[in-house]
Amino acid sequence: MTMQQEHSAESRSQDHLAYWVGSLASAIGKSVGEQLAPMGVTTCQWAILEAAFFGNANTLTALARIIPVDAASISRQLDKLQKCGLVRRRRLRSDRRTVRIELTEAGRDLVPKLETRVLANIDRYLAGVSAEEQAAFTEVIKKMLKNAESVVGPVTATQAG
Amino acid sequence: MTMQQEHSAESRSQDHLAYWVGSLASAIGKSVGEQLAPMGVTTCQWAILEAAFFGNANTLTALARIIPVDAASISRQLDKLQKCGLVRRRRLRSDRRTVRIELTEAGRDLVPKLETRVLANIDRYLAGVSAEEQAAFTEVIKKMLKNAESVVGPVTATQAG
DNA sequence: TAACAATAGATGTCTTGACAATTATTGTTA
DNA sequence: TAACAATAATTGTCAAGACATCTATTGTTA
Repeated sequence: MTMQQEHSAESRSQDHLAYWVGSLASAIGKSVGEQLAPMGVTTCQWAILEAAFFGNANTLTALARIIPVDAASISRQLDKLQKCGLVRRRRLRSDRRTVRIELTEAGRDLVPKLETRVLANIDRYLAGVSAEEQAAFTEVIKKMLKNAESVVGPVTATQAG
Repeated sequence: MTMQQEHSAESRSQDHLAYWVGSLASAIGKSVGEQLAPMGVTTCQWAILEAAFFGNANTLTALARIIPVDAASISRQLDKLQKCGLVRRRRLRSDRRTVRIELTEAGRDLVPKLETRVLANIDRYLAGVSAEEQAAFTEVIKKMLKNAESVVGPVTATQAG
């Protein structure tokens, strides 16, 4: 029994809810990456393709609002996706600052395959978790995100600093 | 209404529970980082100091089992913590392969301050979330982690590959 | 309309982390 | 015990992401 261990009764961050959230996110992230790797796509790239496919975001800044990665990194991932021929960039004539992200034919073909693969894998995590539990779980998360928002602004967007 | 948006009724990964887990983890991670930055400590370094302080892990491989970062990176963070005088490395005489991580006086002084700061900030997220909800939430997470384990092995440890 | 702020995107640079390989030591077994 | 596998830690190398900065364009206002 070392000196350090005498602290073990106190508040420890590893008992904290946040620790488990981090562990789970890390595990899921790793699973997703493993599913995508054989398809030659990274997790960030997948998020981009998904958002473009479903029309949730077809602009760099829009993507950066949805994906918890800063715009600079997303821009570089777009470079790669473009080079792979999965994505196209088109500058708008209405506002020549913004660039519209479009999926190519190949991109539109790929996304459903990726999604099937990834979602099937992630659903392994949900074994034995009822629909009610899942709903309650998601509600808690949304509540927590809302809490954060009210203090520091949108947290999934680009850094506040 | 673009072509992409016609897919919007289908299963989308952004409705998936995993997406919200990722968003929350990212937000929390960012908050933690912001709290630690003024103290000159990164999130990973904080995790190391915590684990050492409470005796949860006082070895590199033990740390890598708890912290979702691979041992190589942790080793380099230990270099920095050592250079800052927060941590000491001592090679065991019983098994000369393993190195025991010990906090210095300065390290032991710092950890409680960090913890207070960080936990107080994270608890902002929990406003309006009852103790029961939190307990249920954590249970679901643990169940999910257990599920992952049974298929691919410990997920928070070093990559399976 | 000229000057200045704001926005969208891209690029420079540095740190972090992942993966592979290396060294040193210990465990196992023929 | 000699050879080989296993383990602990470290280092090399590369890509990903963060932050700051830059360019181009648009919005605002004096």
